[in-house]
Amino acid sequence: MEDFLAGYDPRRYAPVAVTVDVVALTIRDRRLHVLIVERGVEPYEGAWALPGGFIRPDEDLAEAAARELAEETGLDTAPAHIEQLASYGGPGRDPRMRVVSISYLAFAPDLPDPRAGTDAAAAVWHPVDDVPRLAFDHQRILADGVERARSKLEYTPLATAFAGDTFTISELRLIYESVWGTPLHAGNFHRKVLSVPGFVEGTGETTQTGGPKGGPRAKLYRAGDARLLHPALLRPSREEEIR
Amino acid sequence: MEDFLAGYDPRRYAPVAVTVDVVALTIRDRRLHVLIVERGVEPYEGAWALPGGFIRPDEDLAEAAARELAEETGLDTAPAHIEQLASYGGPGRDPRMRVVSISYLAFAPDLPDPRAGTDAAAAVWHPVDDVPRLAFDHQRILADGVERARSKLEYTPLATAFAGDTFTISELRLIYESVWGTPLHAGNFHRKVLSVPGFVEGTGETTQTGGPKGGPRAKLYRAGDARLLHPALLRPSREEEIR
DNA sequence: CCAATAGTGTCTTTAAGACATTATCCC
DNA sequence: GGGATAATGTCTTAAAGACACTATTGG
Repeated sequence: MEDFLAGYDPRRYAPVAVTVDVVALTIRDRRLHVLIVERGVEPYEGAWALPGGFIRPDEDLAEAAARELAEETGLDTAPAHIEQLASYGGPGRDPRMRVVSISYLAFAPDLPDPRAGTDAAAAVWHPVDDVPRLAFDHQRILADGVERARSKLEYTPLATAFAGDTFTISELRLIYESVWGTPLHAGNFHRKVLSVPGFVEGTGETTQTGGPKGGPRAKLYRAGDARLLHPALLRPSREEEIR
Repeated sequence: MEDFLAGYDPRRYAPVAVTVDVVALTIRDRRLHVLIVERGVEPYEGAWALPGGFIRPDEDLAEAAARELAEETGLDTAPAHIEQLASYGGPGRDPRMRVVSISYLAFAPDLPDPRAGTDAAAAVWHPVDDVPRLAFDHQRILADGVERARSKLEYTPLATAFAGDTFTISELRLIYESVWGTPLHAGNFHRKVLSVPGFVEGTGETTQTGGPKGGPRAKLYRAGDARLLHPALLRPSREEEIR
């Protein structure tokens, strides 16, 4: 083994670089938004892209994703949830060299506007359904991330990661409506959420006032201890997506 | 841009290698099996591992996975389904250098015994619930692959990827039972499969004989055109997995 | 009072699961 | 005939969806 390691030359292989890219999602003004940055360095300088960059020698992939997100966007609050999305590594996806990107998906409650940081000329939250052209294959990565988010709302309680510590059922419904892009029936949604064990638990409190246009005060809830929703909240199914 | 590329030195970054590893699953003798190889080269020479290896400069990640699977196991038939599973890249997961592995999940119908190929001293199908210790973090990758497979049987028609071109409903049920490790009610399963639009379509044929221990001839089906099962076939839910 | 929203009640339809029954085939 | 399996039928219960209704608030 020692002999083997001594005789081993990493340069024998074609050079490859590994990056992480982050699809960070939040909800603003009832629309799903993604965090994008204007690139401050080549390649694609001046173009919009997902935050990301090269991994460092002693950090895990998930750590690298969290670091790049914080560095490029100045957000000091960690997102409520972060998970690996997928990897993209076709030859030619980066003009510099062979680059394999591991993408991560992050969910955050509504946060302040980001500031541009390292390697970024600007950083903004932008509605996902109206995103400018993105560098590299980031358009595809974003699409995969959005679809993953839509799907995960069905069978996990991750919608609560978009909400604050406490929330009303209506706020939770607005999250589902924003991510799925579909209006939901308020009454049925209300009953269904409360019927799933461990999804939410009541705090005993209510909002201090009714809604801006009237209505009673709503009960406040926080995330429960369920890791999976059973039964699940399925999206209204679209025939096109099945075949 | 030209200036930038000319001044760019890939070696500035710490060297990283990228490998692909494949979790290839099939069903033999009513049990879920995974394809493993005995490593013929260091590191971990002599240990069992998932088939895999370094990506080549001009191939896509999925191509690399298919190539490694074919090379190391001598299986000339492509698996019925292959998809990306996840990526693993913590520092120290390979003694040689920083190695990031992109894992793929493959489903195959019952195939002949594999032959050891490049870099492999042996290659065998082995039951997943009784696998020997695997090199690197391959135990974890295998566990993730098996869980993905179990989950995908619920909402996609991928169980048919484990079957031949045509199959009976009972054969399909045995696939579900083998992957999930749970007995299913034959009558209810039968009715449910036929009630899901596009899951299977009849061929008009039946088996040539009844079962080995008697019984009528069964109708033959082939995979339908559905990409998602609606409604889904859910596993009998286990309370432990929810919280 | 009026509009808007929170929360609950009722009914219909669909699907899951337990179980029984009939028909067909091998021995 | 006897045992096994394919396929279908029946019944109960759970859940989804449509819709109505009451109660509470702000304006």
